[in-house]
Amino acid sequence: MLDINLIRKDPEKVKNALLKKIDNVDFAELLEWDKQKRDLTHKVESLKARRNEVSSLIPRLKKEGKDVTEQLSEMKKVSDTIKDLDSELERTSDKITEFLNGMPNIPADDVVAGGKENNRVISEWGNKPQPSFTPKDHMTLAVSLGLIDYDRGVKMGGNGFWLYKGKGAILEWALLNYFVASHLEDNYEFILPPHILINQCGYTAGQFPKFADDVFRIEADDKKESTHFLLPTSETALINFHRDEILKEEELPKKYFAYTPCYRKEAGSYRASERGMIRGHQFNKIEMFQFTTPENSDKALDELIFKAEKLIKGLGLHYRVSKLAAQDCSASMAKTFDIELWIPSMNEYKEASSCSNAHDFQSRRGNIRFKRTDTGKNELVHSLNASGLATSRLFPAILETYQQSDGSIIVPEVLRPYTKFDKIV
RNA sequence: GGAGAGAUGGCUGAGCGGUCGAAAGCGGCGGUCUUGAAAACCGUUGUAGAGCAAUCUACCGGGGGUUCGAAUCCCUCUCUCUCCGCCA
Repeated sequence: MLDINLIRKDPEKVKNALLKKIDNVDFAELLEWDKQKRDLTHKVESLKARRNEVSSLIPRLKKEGKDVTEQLSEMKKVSDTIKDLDSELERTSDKITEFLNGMPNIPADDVVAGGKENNRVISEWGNKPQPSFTPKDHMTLAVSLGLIDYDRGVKMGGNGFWLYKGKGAILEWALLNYFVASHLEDNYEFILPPHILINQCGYTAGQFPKFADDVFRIEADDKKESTHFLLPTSETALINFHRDEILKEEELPKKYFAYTPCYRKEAGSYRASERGMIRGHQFNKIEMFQFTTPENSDKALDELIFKAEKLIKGLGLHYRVSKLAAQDCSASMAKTFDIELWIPSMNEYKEASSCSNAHDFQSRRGNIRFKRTDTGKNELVHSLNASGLATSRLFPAILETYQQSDGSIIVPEVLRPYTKFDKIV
């Protein structure tokens, strides 16, 4: 959520920053409500002060045996007025909240305006594989080697699902183990969160209310509104780890990582080119997460990108890093870098990790603060997340990159301690 | 799933419908004492909003109600704990 104080102080500045991300912004109405809210607050609070004053006077007068009917009838009126003003105040506050809930995060100063076309590749690593034979695509390889079973996956989960089997499952699990070992090495704390979350979690993360349709809702009993949903990424869980908490400055940064499958509707996003395992309703991902002080969040983002790159380098896969333009960052994020893997058969780079700094956007929604040691004041933390990593893009990249002329796959060295085999035939 | 108990400040735990933002203890912070520390003693100690400020307002799980006035009474929801049943 945006900071209303920022808008109050310099609406033009906030507006110009937001215009990098959305087509138009008009704060006129909001500022009007905001003013109205403060007027009402002032009015209702002085009435309450009056009520408190007389309410403590009444028992004293009674004790002295004096008549209090006059006070009682005045207070009756005052109380009625308070009730009216309070509900008006609530309506105004709701309008403000609703408005702010609809606003995306303010892009960081160094994030450029516009959509995908303005994304900028800032680095590349490795080379595209140049096989001396005609390479196969990952679907063909996965099926012929018995690693992925698409037909049976669909039999169980319906369209958009697959299953891993045999050495495919082992390879998938090896990837996850490789990531876990790396994060533990770097002293990130391992979290295995619930996969079914309450709606508040989606709100804190910034997915609700605007993007509530992108996730699988858990149907409620009788006709009540659904209260739970399947997490679309463990970020949604992790941001809520410290919800409504006040951390100590010296315990920041807090560094976590979690493994969960990610469940997404991906409604209407089916594309023939993304068959295979590029896009499904469920995929495995390990997510890194940090809570930091505002002054340290940029540094933390660098660290997360470095860690994600380290994992891919270890696998020897060709990738590039892009800095996203404002519109390509998700609503909650101020700045995002994507790490994209080269998928030979698609002749394209596909996102394997998205590394973002949300600034205080999520922590304001989740009321996640820390106490400054020197001033004793509470401030909102900054939150950051980065995939480390999603396997659904890695698996295809590995198959296609490490395929041999005889159709076998060489297992990247870093995974062999976990697979216990070095070749898939 | 059945039965019961409960939800109060960082923690433990009192609380009569009328100065209760809330006793007490612990913890934290500051001080006295001490070569230093401990102990002891004294003081202090929540969050948020409005206002230039003095100050005011709200918050005792959430929401609603009764009342001039609610932590305290009523309704409702959520959560936690105990016991029984079931179960990986």
